[in-house]
Amino acid sequence: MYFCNVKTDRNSFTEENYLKAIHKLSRINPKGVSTNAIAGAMETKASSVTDMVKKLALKMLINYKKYQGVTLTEKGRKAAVSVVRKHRLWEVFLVDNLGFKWDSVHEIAEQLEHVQSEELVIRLDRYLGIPQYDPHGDPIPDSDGNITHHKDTCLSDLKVNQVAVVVGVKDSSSSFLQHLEKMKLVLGASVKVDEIVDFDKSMSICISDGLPVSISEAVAKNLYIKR
Amino acid sequence: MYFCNVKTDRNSFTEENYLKAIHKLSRINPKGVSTNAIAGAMETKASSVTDMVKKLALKMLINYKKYQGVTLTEKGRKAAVSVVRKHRLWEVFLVDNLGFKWDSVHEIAEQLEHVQSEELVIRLDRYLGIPQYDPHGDPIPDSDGNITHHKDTCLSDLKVNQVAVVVGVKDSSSSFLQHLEKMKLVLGASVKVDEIVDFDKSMSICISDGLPVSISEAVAKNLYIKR
DNA sequence: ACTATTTTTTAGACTTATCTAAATTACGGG
DNA sequence: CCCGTAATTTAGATAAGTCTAAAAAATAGT
Repeated sequence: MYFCNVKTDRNSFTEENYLKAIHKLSRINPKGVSTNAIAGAMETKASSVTDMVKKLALKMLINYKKYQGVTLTEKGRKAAVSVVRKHRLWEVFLVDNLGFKWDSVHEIAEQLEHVQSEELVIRLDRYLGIPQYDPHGDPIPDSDGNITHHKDTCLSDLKVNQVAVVVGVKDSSSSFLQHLEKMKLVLGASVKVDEIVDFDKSMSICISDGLPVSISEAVAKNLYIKR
Repeated sequence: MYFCNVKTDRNSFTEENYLKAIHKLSRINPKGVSTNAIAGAMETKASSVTDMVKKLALKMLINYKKYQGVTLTEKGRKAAVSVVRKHRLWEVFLVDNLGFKWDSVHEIAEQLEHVQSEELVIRLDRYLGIPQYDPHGDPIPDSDGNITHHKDTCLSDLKVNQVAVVVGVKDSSSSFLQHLEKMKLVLGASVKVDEIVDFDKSMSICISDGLPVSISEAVAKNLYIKR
């Protein structure tokens, strides 16, 4: 049980990571995120989640009643989005300015996102040119905490002969991004669906006037596009 | 008592801060840093230091025998210098690229210095143009951990009518830096000693062709110069 | 409506880093 | 050389975050 310092307005790294995880899971499950779901996302045990969830509730960051899952309060949402904003801004810096590849910035941004300084975020944002999207096509929340979600269509939604541009990835794991990289399936690439195999829903597509390549349904479902 | 994970090669934030403090104090006291000195620098209690010092000794980062003060091992020195290098590189970034004032970057750099990524340091260093000094004139250790200390003369060492250029500050606290700022006593400023008051060793100096100003001995002792 | 299973919570323990208070050890002055 | 003070270390406690194992609550199947 925690007898934590509710007075403190600062959240620890761990608290911030929990808030981020809950925020992400809330999009899938807006009525309440389950303990197990959080444990899965945080790679920890359900009992640890229960403890942390009590602490966050004490700090008025989430709404929590036993056995009923959690939702973010407005205060919690703000805190979570602020971390996401910092994460994505740093990713832009790492790729655009330091020349990192898009598949190797996540871990570093996981650390940088916890640096505490309002001023730093403001100046970094301006320095980067107030970017709207991170290197994976995810929208960067503005300074008021608003996010413009617009990624509803996936490559897997396309039909034969349709054309679109890749604007984002759902899964940002290195392995997936490296796989995309090999096929030149990067953000901004235009794709045309040549064929959809009925059996496994795999697709044969042409990428930016290249030769046709075959991609699995799993890959197609993790690519956001704009038609 | 600690039964810590000696296998881990990573050091915690706290460990890194202790190493940094010991490294700094070692310059004043090369034969061994006392427990109390570390406690003072870390703003903690001697008993806490004893505990941590045992832990660092287990990890082979320092040499420690009861009641005899500590010295860094080569491994510990490398770790400490690596943190200092990161701290100073980030300070350059904050001032040169993000436009922070030199008196407001220390706290942010204190956080950024703990971000773990070899690649990040290499790329940041290159991005900044492999700078040799941070915004306070402190030398930035190179990637092999070598530091070129050259700040032996202070403004207080000058005699009447002698001329020099300000190249660094010993104390980097905001209050001191802001005080310097007000007098335009910044890095690169040239100074000429007009008068030294015998009574309190305060100095009347001209800064870069400006009007003469009076500075206390304390200020003069905290300014490094090149003649 | 009543088990069986799954989910969630509790209880108790461990680790890191800290503290206070008490016990040791070191050291300087007569 | 001894004694008092200062420095250091030990012992025991606290707090955050985690775990395992067991208990309690919710859900599902028939």
